[in-house]
Amino acid sequence: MPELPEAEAYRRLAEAAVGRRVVAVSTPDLWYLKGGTDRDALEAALVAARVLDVRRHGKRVLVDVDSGHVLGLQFGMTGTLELDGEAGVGDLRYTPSRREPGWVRFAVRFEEGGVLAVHDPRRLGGVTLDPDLSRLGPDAAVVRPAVLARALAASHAPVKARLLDQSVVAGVGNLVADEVLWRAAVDPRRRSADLRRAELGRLHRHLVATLEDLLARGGSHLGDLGPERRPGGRCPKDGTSLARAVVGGRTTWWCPAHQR
DNA sequence: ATTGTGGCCTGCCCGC
DNA sequence: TGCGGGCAGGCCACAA
Repeated sequence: MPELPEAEAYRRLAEAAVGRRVVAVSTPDLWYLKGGTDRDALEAALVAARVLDVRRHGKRVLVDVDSGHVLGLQFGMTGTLELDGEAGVGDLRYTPSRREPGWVRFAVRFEEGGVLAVHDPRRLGGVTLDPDLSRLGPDAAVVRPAVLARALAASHAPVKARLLDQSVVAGVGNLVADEVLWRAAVDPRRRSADLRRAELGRLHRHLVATLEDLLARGGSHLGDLGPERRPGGRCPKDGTSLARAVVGGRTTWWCPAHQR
């Protein structure tokens, strides 16, 4: 599902729209507009405006336009960004691989040709004009070690729940969290505040490296642990049967032998 | 305030 | 063969 690596792939794809001018906005699913955004406001902000830049923060993609507004895109678990009919990533886990016109929830058409569209079967994503990003933590791909350490030290929640909290660090979803904790050899159930300095250091290092790695591989589900997140799955490091539990409200897989 | 839970959404997979 | 229940998780509202 779209986590930071997918959002970054979408951002890179959408960069090809920089400089184009919007001529039409399509909002076939008004439910998909979030945060008080309505069709009229979107049209007023986007039609005749030119794309200046495409940014990303955490799992969000932000399109700056020269009317002074920002188009905020979220993808939930099944959303794909497409430009000119090309999808930003290949497969998404838990998402039907086929494409149906009815699953396009939002689109803008450009004067120069081409379309930027959000395709989302399960409608868990959304579109927001001028989104409020004030409650998002630092982007996970560039968070400083000391900032991450401070955020984790301040909580008694399980470390995995902390990593999933977008106000702590933005961009980590369920699959990335499991992969990072597995690589860093940290038990996801550990109380965040109990982590030692060395463990915090490992977490930061593996967080940044894992995000880079998964972006290069082309998906959050393409981690080393990924294929083993299933009944009967074994730790790729030591062959131990993986443990499964709900941690931080999410299905969690980890190696009970080397994650401590 | 912090932490945890449930619901939303809907396609798909498994078992009967 | 069809059907229904459970499952997936990002995000938010709400409860404790």
